[in-house]
Amino acid sequence: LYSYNTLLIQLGKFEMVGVAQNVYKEMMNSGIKPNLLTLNSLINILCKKGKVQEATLVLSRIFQYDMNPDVFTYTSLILGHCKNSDLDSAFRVFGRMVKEGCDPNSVTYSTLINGLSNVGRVDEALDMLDEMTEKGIDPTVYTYTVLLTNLCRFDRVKEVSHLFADMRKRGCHPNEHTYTALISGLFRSGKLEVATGFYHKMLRDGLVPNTVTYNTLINEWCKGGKFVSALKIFDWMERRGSLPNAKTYNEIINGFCLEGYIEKAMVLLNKMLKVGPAPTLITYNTLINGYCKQGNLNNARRLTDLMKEKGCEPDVWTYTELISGFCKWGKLDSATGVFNEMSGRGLTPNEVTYTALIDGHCKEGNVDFALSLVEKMEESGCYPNLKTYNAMINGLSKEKRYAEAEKILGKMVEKGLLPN
RNA sequence: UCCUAGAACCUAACACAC
Repeated sequence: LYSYNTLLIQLGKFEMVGVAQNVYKEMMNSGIKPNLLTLNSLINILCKKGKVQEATLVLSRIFQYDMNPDVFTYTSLILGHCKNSDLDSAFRVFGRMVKEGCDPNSVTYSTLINGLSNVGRVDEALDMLDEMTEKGIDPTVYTYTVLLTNLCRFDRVKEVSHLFADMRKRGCHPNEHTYTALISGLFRSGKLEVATGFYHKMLRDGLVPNTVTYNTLINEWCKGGKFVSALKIFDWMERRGSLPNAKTYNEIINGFCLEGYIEKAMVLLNKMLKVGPAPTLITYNTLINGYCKQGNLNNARRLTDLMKEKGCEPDVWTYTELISGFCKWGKLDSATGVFNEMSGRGLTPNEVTYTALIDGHCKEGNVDFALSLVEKMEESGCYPNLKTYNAMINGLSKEKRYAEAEKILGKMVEKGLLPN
């Protein structure tokens, strides 16, 4: 039992759901009776991936064994619902645990606060912070970090400094994670100086930036026209004790692509293949996108072969990049070919894929065909978003079909989409 | 008072200008 539990816990850290489920089955087959720890670990692994249905099945086993779920069980379930943006269910579980006499703790609250703010309900999240305080549950650095991240994400930067001061007053000291989250959130909302201000504050606090911190800076600088600074960090971060990981390399590769130096990006890919860190699906997708953007679709294709050879299966992003690439260079037939190929490989096109193709057809003057694609995507349960409609409106306007363009505009407003 | 629960970083589609 102890070995199985340890194994499950480790698998959870690496988010290896499938393996964990097999281990659990094996355990059941060999007649070992799981305890609450076993089932909690399994529930958590499933919930981290949003597989609440399956987690609920495991929950019923807890009852079968006549055990009682504890805070760990409930908090994991709440997490699962939050991952699915299903806050109603999350609160249902929350209510249930209270009714069963199981007291939520600061982790439970942080999970809910994170769930709320991830769907934009930041005010309610802030209310929960008050609620937990009233109940005598002390918020932790985690709690504050979650809130700070989301205040940045939703452009409420003004409230950041208040909350930041608050947390220190209450004895919660921002750590590397907190600062990195702040920097990242501020970058995302375009507050570059404020972000770098926090970076320096972090150093003044005596905290040591880690790989994620550097990745955050590198990513921003690669995209914001400060590629040289990004490269500098990449160069010395290892000497400062932070090993570059695959994400670091992916960001630099993207930087090289954006600057038009694909060959340099390819040198990095080869380095990754030879000495690591091992390239990921995103590494290949980044390079494929680079080639697509510069119109070198042969090389883009070649890379999809290479990635398969190396054990990375192309995903929806890969195919969407190719489709967009072919469209951009007027090769609509090839784009359609890729679209069919991807369906043939069991991948479902999403709204981005459709938009790429729709835009391609609009730009080639096949506006009517584009319109039929919009219908097709709706039929397949994939809903046009702002960008899809923008592409259509643009296509129709260029053909001077203004009445139809305005009809689309009306339709998107009807659907609650805010035109930009 | 042992083991399990919560936070940060990478890739694709739309206008304008070029």
